[in-house]
Amino acid sequence: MSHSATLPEDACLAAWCAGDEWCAITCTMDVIENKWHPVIVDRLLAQGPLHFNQLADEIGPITNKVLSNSLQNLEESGLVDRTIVNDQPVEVEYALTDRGRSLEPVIDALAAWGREHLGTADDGTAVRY
Amino acid sequence: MSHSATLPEDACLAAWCAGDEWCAITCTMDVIENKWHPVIVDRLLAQGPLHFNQLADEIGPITNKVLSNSLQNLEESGLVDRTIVNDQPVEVEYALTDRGRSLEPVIDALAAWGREHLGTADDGTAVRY
DNA sequence: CAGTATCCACAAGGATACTG
DNA sequence: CAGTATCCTTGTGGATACTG
Repeated sequence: MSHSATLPEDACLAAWCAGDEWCAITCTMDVIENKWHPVIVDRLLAQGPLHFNQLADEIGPITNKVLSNSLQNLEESGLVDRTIVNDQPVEVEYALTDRGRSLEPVIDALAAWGREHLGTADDGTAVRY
Repeated sequence: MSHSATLPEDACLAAWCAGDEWCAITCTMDVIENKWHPVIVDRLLAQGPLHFNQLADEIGPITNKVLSNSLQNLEESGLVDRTIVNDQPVEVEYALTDRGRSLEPVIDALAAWGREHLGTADDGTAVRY
């Protein structure tokens, strides 16, 4: 299932069509720049399909509303599929699409850089190298 | 020159110290999540050190204020060095630090994904695949 | 279980104009 | 050339409470 959506007012895409280079990056950022988007994709990459509350537990400090919004955004971007796997009680499964899985190198790069540049100082305080 | 700053109130770093995984990604996002940060780093990677207005021209639609803010953030994060190379007229050069250059794999991944998922439809309109 | 409904605060981005 | 100074709008995240 290929995802295709026209975004008429999107300056980034317009610039891309005009041949500008900078927009390839901002396009990707448009998709993942929300605070939790990359984390959600990361958890789905690592754990496979997850239910709403499983995601909430995996991710850490995220509220219902923000997780819900983020998942809707990811669905609209064609990165995540939402499937109702059971009624009564309602169970919903969130899984990456092929397009979502294609973000793996990006997520890996983000995670690798973060891991290399975070640490603990001698006095026990958190430090950014 | 090693960059090291304590960020006492930073929940991300606190969580890192507590052993949580999600924060490696959010830490990286904290550094580059601003709309133009990754583009600035990309241009400096591709072109080497640049002056203020050179950057503005390279990057595209960015206002003085936003570019100035972004550069200050990048400097505070230890990713960019600001050097005055001339008085009268004032000339300032922005260059990546080692830490800044270490973002290259991240930027490359962002750019590659964007390039693969942007394009032009048959009717000429911009399309996101 | 999987959300929605409000409300609030803050920060980032953009437009515009001005300066040493 | 390399910025700063305002002002404004919007979006995003967080807190809290409620629901089918």
